[in-house]
Amino acid sequence: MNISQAAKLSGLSVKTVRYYADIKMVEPARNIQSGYRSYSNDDVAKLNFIGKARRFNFSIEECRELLSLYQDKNRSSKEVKKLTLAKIASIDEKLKEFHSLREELSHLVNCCNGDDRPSCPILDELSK
Amino acid sequence: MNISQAAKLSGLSVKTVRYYADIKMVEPARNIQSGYRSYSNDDVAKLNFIGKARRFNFSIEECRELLSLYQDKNRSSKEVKKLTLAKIASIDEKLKEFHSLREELSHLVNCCNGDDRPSCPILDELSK
DNA sequence: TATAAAGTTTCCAGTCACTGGAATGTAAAG
DNA sequence: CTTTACATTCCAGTGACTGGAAACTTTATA
Repeated sequence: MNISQAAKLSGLSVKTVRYYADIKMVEPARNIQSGYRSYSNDDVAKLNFIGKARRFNFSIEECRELLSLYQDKNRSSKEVKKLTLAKIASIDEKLKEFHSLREELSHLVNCCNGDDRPSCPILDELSK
Repeated sequence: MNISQAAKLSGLSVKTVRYYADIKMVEPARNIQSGYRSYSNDDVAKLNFIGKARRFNFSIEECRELLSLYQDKNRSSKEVKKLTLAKIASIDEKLKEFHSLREELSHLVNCCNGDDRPSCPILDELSK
């Protein structure tokens, strides 16, 4: 199938699918006459896999790792679990960060009148 | 003072401070003889302000807005509060995203033996 | 005072994961 | 046969820096 069909089936944009070909993550066959990329069902499965992994916040490099594990029938689930646990840990960090950020900001908002006068504890805090 | 002193006082890197000058966010005076950037205490206060706002996850453009409010003695606190509330809302979105991501991943990890056998529910899920 | 070291300048390139757009070529539909 | 849709490559831009090179100034040391 052509690239737009592959894009549709995998839920990615044509640009993204082409990008994944450029960076040699999913390299489809080529139609010799037209030069068009020709995607197999297997290619689409890989695109799907990558799309999901990206949505799970895995980086492109991590996707590459997962993909090679995915394609290796003799891999151990230990490796995959390790990667995933590391990902969870990094998500936890981000959660912590954003949580304390939220706390601080909402504290400031609560102190701020939000009226037409210039006095503003938010700016005061920012300038300390 | 020179750039490295300003960087130290504001807790930013020299590269970052120079970058903020390049994008016309904090434009210091110049030593005519040497061409070196010459930072005033006021400049450092602005750098500090920006550093904090960035740590609060405000984008450069938002920092620019906040900075101009900060420098406008007649601004109303309403505007600042509005910006901050919007920032909180966007943080809430991110929190929600990461939270559900975390849930899904930890569910997968719990289903995975993590042993030396190839069977792996994480990859199974990713390939669905 | 000569030289070395530290600090600064500009400029260009790279990061990450795409996205947009132009110019051009091919395929399918009317 | 022409229009339209889809495809190709290549170049540039995003955000917010960061790294590095080459050249210059200032400061410290021998």
